[in-house]
Amino acid sequence: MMGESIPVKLDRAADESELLSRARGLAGESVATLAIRLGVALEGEAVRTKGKVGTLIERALGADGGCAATWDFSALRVELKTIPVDSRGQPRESTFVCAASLIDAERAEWATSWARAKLSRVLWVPIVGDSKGGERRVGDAILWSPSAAQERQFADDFDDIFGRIGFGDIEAMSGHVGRFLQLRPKGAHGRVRTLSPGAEGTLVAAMPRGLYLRARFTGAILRDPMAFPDDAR
Amino acid sequence: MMGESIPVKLDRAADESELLSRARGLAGESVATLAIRLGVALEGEAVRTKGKVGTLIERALGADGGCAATWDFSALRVELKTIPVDSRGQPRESTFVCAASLIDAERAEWATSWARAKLSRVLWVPIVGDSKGGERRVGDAILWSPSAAQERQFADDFDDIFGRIGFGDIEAMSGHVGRFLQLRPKGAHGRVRTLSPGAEGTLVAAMPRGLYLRARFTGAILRDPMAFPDDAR
DNA sequence: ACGGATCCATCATTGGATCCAG
DNA sequence: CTGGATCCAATGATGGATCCGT
Repeated sequence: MMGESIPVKLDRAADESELLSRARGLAGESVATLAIRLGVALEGEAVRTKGKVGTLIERALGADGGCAATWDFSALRVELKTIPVDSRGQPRESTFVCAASLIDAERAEWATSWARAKLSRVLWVPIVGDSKGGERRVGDAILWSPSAAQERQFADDFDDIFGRIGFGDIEAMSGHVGRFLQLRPKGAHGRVRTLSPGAEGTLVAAMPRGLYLRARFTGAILRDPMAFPDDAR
Repeated sequence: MMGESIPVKLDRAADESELLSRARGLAGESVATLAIRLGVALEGEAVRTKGKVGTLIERALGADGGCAATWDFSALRVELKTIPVDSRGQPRESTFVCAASLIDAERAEWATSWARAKLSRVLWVPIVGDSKGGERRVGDAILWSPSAAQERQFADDFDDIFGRIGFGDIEAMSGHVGRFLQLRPKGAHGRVRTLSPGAEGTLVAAMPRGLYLRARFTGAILRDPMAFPDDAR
């Protein structure tokens, strides 16, 4: 066996333009074909395969984050988001950003937040397909950073959301708060609980939440990265 | 199907004497037989079945702790420990008590420690068998609480151990410290790390540790619950 | 169509301890 | 013989998102 050379696969994009090229190279590919090529199982009911396509595209692009890293492409500080869109390019779902630490709500600041770090540079990979099991294909990826105006709105939404939580209003919170960002439940099922500020300095057990980008916002930036939709909610 | 009554199995000992009776009722039983009766798999190499007998006896006695409870029998505040002994009743191993939080070492106190809570009432169930795959049988269980003298020694050992950790000496710690209690590694493998105080207020990554009772101590109390072995180390 | 609820895989942690080299 | 190292199962978090009732 000595003397055989084992080919080393350097499967990591060196910079943003190489990453974007690779992502663009996937455009038009069928998701099913990609799954077979990478040896990933995608069959099964839709309800049992949430998240699988996201993982598939991560592998196809050589994401290295997986393990507690802040970004999917850690050296480039780029976050990968697959987004399901219809044939006209409209997102069919909102986009999960990150988990929200309810207990730290009072001290939370947009400037130092995990959400800001993740959203500072995002590779959006649309997955084109209409509802109900039709064929899905990879669309045209774009690399995006928030404009100054978008970022100011994120900061406002963030303060609005975490201000209310810190005030002890978690049970009164709803997904209606926030123009671009919103807070929604995030957990395996309804019995999961985490601690959150309650009335007058107490703590209450609440369903874990996550921050999400509204679908109208992501729809707008996919058409125009600088967009500032007036009615994202 | 209506009208059939489903027998409700109240499988929880109401008090200590009932628990002890049940444990005594297991005396002489073969571990292998018990495993078959309870539908628990015990076959396989010894190195792959660490801990299985402990779980088996928990089930046999109806322990309810399992899930983040401090004690195995939570309502009775009793901890169950199986202990492997040879034919003369000598323990073949030390006994794990609980994980040690290195990072909180400076603030740790015996009086309020998790270790003290667990050791305040222990149902010791000896598992009799010589080394190397011979038949193992359940021995005579005893219900034990530390004597005042034993508890003072625990407090001394505890202060000695956590004092050194808090001082930033984790890498200099060894299993030699402590007369009845000792600190030893506790983790899946050597790459696991947790944070610990380092020199001059810094933090260092260290192998997680656990508190253990020395085998000579447990051997002594199995013969005489009030024993105070001079040379437990 | 939107907000509340849920689903899977993977990794980390905890609780049950015993293995084994020196 | 014993202190350092390790093993398994079950549970909890985290990261990937989409489902689906109102």
